[in-house]
Amino acid sequence: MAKQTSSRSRSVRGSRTGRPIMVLLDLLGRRWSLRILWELRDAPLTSRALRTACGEASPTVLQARLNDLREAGLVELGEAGGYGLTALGRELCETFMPLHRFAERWRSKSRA
Amino acid sequence: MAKQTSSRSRSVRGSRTGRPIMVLLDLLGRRWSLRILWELRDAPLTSRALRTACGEASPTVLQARLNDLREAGLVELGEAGGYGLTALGRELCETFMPLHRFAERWRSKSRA
DNA sequence: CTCCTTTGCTACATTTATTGTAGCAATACG
DNA sequence: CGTATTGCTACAATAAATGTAGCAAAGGAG
Repeated sequence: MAKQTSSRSRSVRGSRTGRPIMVLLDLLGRRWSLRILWELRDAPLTSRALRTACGEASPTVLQARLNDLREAGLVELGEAGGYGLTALGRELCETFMPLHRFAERWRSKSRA
Repeated sequence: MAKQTSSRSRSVRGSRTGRPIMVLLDLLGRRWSLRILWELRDAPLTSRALRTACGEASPTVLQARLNDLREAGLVELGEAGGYGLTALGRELCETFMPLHRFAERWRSKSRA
């Protein structure tokens, strides 16, 4: 294991400023980032289970994003196998929970 | 031509389920979506100002994302010009505010 | 010890999305 | 008429995501 898929400086413009909020928005703005955190909110999942939960998304991106999130200290690979949220990741997920309720409200108001 | 802009069914797998939370995660998971909402949080901005705020991001994506967000009823183009959040968009932004504080905590813990 | 299964992960060719630069039509102002 | 701004589009170049296939390692079951 080594050169992996992604690592440092994988940033969209915003994060170049280094402002943590920008870095975070950039990270979360990558495809599947939010979804992965969301699917992991309740319990850890094996890579395969996570993939299923994400609708059979391609393992390439999933793996890449998983690495991004791990590097960010939000997700971790348990020694017994399976990906789960770190304490920090759980905190972030809390932040997002209201999103669920919002989404419902949003649909009813937004769509026609 | 004409088909540009993005409209319906521009979705990653998750949103195919139709579950609002998935649709929302998908929308927010596109590049610049979160950033645009963030930059608009305080006051409306003209397209150019927004572009500047986003670090001179290419107008192509910005425009596309702006259309996505408008269609989602989160952003609107004021008749006097300038993009701003709708009531719904503002609600969503509230949801994200804790992110700012989290980002600070995250940096200090996460980065070595 | 074989024969399966599962797990985390990679290869790679194809398809999409994003970037970067340029520029246009419309509107407003001197 | 000049010229500045606004919202928006064109388009070639590049980066990222998708879809399929498959590998090495670890854990049983027989």
